[in-house]
Amino acid sequence: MPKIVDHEERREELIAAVWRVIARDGLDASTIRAIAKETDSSAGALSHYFKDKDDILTFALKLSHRRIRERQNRKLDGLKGVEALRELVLDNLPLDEERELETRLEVGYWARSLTRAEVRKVQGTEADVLHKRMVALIIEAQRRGDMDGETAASTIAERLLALIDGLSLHALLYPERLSPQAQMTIIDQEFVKLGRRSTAA
Amino acid sequence: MPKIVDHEERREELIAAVWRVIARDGLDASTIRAIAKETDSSAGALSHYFKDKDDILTFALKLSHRRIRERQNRKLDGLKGVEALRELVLDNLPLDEERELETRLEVGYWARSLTRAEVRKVQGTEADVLHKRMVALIIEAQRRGDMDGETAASTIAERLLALIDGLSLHALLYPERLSPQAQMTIIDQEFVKLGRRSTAA
Amino acid sequence: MPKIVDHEERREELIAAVWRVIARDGLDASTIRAIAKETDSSAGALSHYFKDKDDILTFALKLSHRRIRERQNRKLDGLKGVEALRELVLDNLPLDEERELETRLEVGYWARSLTRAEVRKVQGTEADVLHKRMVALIIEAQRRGDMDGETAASTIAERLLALIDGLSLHALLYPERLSPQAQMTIIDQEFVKLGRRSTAA
Amino acid sequence: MPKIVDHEERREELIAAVWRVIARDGLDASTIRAIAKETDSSAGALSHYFKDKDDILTFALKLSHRRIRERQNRKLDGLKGVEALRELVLDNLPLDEERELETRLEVGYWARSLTRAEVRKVQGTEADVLHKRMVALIIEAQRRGDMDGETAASTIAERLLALIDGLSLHALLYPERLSPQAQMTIIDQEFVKLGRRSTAA
DNA sequence: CATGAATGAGTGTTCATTCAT
DNA sequence: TATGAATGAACACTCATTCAT
Repeated sequence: MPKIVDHEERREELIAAVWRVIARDGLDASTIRAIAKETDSSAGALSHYFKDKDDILTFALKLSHRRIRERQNRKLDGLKGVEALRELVLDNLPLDEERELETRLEVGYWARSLTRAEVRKVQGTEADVLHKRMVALIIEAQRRGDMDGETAASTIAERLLALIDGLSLHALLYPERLSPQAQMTIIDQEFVKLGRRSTAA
Repeated sequence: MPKIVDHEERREELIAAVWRVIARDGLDASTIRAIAKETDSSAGALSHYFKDKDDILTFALKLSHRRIRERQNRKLDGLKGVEALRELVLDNLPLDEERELETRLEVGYWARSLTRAEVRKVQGTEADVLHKRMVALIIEAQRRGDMDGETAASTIAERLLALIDGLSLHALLYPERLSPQAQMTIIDQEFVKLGRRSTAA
Repeated sequence: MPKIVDHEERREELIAAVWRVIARDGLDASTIRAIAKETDSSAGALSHYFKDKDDILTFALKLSHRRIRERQNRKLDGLKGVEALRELVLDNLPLDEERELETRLEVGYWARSLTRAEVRKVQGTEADVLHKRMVALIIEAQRRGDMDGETAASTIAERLLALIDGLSLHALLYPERLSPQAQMTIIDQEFVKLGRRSTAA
Repeated sequence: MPKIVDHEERREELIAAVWRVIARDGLDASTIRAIAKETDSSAGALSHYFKDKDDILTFALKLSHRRIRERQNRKLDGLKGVEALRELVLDNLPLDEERELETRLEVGYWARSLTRAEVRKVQGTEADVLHKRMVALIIEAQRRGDMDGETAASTIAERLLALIDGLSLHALLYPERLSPQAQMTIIDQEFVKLGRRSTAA
């Protein structure tokens, strides 16, 4: 049914404008009117494609997740173990403009997640996907002997995920302290440590 | 003579209620009315002690920072180097109810910081204090030989700060994944690595 | 297609209600809600047509000026010199219900003008137009010999303008003392004097 | 009873501050707090001397009237007829700082009078006193032959009163157009005309 | 008498949402 | 589909007033 496809297509087009508004002005300032203005259409037009404001904001988050996942699929294609893991971690950092926008979006939803179970669920689902993906890569790397096998893969993943969000946040808040280069240095050191075997001593 | 009220004291009393509202309902739902209700007084009463809502929210953040710093001063008293650093890192995690509230507060302001320079400045100032404190402890530990001296203290501090905020966030969002115990395990591993000398190989 | 509303037209319609409220209840009591009630619509509806309350009040004054000027243009069409001047002066007095409303409006803004430069500017501009118009008519009358040429036209205009506002005010405040007839008598005497030549002695 | 005298004395002292606030900031901005601040005392203190805000504002107007009347009594002492009348008219114009403040006060109450019968009554009473005083002086002047006897004294008074308020208003609104000198010139011309006999032709 | 803390109503304004066109 | 006019609730804030001290 082409009509539905168009409908879905238009939703995704509109969401791009939503991302820009949220990233630029913050979630609080992302009023229906501001979004409508950014889409160069009217406020009421949005209501044809989205049930209500909550629907807009939730879909904006989900679509961002989907796009990020697709990009990471492309980037990781052909890579294995430690190399794939490193690529995955780096892709989650705000190292270029595109990913900075994604990070601004994500940070905007964190506080919202704390008080809204639905949003938390959306983010939690995506976090789970990323977590599982990392665990798989870590186990693979450990099996190959490229990574320290002492620590549980799940725990390593948890630390990497924390590091990703912490660095992302600080990079946005204090860009003068955490340039892309500085972020990569920290990740590099992390991987050096992950590779070092304790039995080597 | 009128009812004597220590202005500064009353401000701090009122802010305790503000913390509760923000932590429970989020910054968005923290209306003047909601705050007034939590303080068991009227909306107008707040205006005796605070210029406007922004003044309330800014002071709430600053006071939280001050209280945390005071607590950390007490906890670190007598400790040195690695031990002090470990205590400092752990104190910044939401390991009990009190610190969970503090973390909820902090997370609530992150998004606000992205779009409001004044808030970002408040948080940046506090982040600087913590960063400098960590650097001093790391250098001390390195001099004592308790910690790997290869890596710049500043970079180590940056990673620890990122880890703290990342873990804090995830502990709030996904408590089933990051129990206090799990958080401590990750920190312990981190410190094991920080202590391990690369020259040992 | 949405309900088509000529924006400017609707603004003028709404302002008619604003005039009534101001004239009846005063500028102080002219709250957005009171105005909305008079327009038989909601408070928020006004915000589609006016930026804020100040925009409403300023436009109300300006539109009143425009309407008055248009009426005076019609009335003075074909008249010259003294006759035109007399017609102009009389039109500025609250001699019927319509002009009483206009005068109430004007008086309401006087006090506002004293403390707000923008309002004073609006009124000053209009006062200038009226002043210049009078001066032109007076000069014409003086050239024709219908009016005493001794006194500067500008000074005569200044006196007439003062007389207009003073009489208007008193007619509103003390209608029992200054009926339309009484106002006209005073104006008539004024014109007799203006016509009398000092050289006649 | 000395206590009452003190009470009354304090009321008058406080009102001087009220005048300043009204003249400087306008009636709208004359909040209890602003007035209290100007009196260097507290808001509640005013409530010991005045029933409510309306009482303050009404008394401020009445006291101003009384002071003006007292000053005019002093000025007119010993003067008669036309000379007294001229002095009276001039005293009612904002020719110096003191009288400019009085005029600002008066203008502030005009709009208030239009919608509040009590205020209108206060102003009406004072206007009556002034009107009667003028009529008496005019009749005296006419009897002495110093003033044109054709026109009813009451009508002449009415025109002078209108001229006074019109000039006063315009002098405040457009001081560049109506300097004290310009105001006096207009009054002088008015008196020249009042003295000129129609039978002289 | 004087204070200033507290109240609660009322203000302008913004907003998501609805709906006739 | 799309528009934008309209609604009404919610917001931060200001104010006159009251009252315990």
